[in-house]
Amino acid sequence: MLQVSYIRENREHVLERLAVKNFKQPELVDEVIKLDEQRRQTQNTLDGISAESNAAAKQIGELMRTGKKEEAEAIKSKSNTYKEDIKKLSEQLSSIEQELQQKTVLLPNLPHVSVPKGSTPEENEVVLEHGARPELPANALPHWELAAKYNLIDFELGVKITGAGFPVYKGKGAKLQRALIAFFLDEAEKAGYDERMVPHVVNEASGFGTGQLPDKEGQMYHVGVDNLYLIPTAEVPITNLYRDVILKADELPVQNCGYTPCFRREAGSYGAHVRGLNRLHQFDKVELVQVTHPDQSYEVLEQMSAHVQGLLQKLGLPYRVLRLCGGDMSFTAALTYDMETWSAAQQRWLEVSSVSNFETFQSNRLKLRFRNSEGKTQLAHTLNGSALALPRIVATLLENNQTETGIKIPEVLVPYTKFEWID
RNA sequence: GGAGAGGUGUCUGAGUGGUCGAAAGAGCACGCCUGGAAAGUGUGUAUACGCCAAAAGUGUAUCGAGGGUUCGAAUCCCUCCCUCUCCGCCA
Repeated sequence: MLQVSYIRENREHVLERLAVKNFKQPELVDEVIKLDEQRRQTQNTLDGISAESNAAAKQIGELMRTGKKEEAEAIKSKSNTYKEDIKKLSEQLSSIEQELQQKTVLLPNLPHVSVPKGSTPEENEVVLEHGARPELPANALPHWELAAKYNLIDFELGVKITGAGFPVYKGKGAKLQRALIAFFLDEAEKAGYDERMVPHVVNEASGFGTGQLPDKEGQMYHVGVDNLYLIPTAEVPITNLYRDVILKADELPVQNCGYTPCFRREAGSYGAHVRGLNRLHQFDKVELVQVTHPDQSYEVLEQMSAHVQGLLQKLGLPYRVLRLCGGDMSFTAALTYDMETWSAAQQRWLEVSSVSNFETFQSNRLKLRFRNSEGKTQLAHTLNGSALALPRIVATLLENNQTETGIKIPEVLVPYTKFEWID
């Protein structure tokens, strides 16, 4: 959520940035400014009357104590008139505040200056491409066929016990999952991240804090009886660890990592591109979260991007890095890098990580602050990134490393899998 | 699920209608003391919003949340949420 005071003082800039994001309702900006004006005016009047009312109450107390009952009664009747005004004004104020909040929440984050204009994925900027795309033999198989051939993943069983998009991993397939999770967590720890193991369901306040609610309600599984949501990413519980927190300056940056399964309804996305592991309702992911000083967040974003790229390099996967254009970025992000691996059998790029700086967009909702050098509270910046999401990594590994005799496990993973080949 | 107790500042904890944004202690910060440290000692130590060009200052709100009684509520009443203890169930 953008800060209303910022919108008020930087109207032109806000409008200009929202245009980069292809925001369709720029008129909301002026509505917000107008409501804020009303809010301040109303509060001003209310505060004045409250002050008078408080003074009168105090005076009555004084008179009662000194036994001047008659005088006290006189003021009492006067005080009663304040009461009505106060009630009316505070109702007015809270309805203005509510409306202001409802409108402000509809404004997406402002894109960073480096974000390219554009509205479709084709307009994303390719920052770099790394590693050669492997040449596969003519009879190379897509990962879902490899998974079946080597008995690694059973999609049908998942359908039977749950539904489409909930695969069952078996044998070496299951071990590969565990190996990747452990590898990613170890690498994160080496890079200075402190691990968190968190709940996989969250309450409404947490969903709001990171921006999933009320916007993307339909993307999450909702547990109706308890009004809880299955997490779509570890970003939600881990970032919310710092909701309503004021950090000391020397506690920054906060660096956390964590593994969780992720649950996404993915309503309406079916077809050839979601075959196999390409798009699931439940998948595993190791997530990085950082809370930083505003001056450092972009430097940290680059570090996180470098960390993710390091993982892909160690796994020997060809990849590219995209800087998302305004229209393709999420509602909450100011700048996002997507990492995609080249899936050799499918002949296409698969998104395996998304690293974003949210600046103060989340922290304003979370009330996540730190005490700056002047001793004042200030909103911190939040960032997060997948490091990494497993299914598409597995898909690429299986496809790119297939040979006539089996699938070669990357060397860095062997200490975790305890086997070198899937055959 | 049944029965009971309770939610106050960073923490412990006092406060049952007015002088309470809130005693006291601990912690923390800064200063004094010291060769240095400990001890001792002094001062300070919530957040948000408004007014003000800004600072200083000042107004308002906040003692789990929301509503009510009252001139006045941390304190009384109602509703909800949460935590703890005991019982039941149980990895």
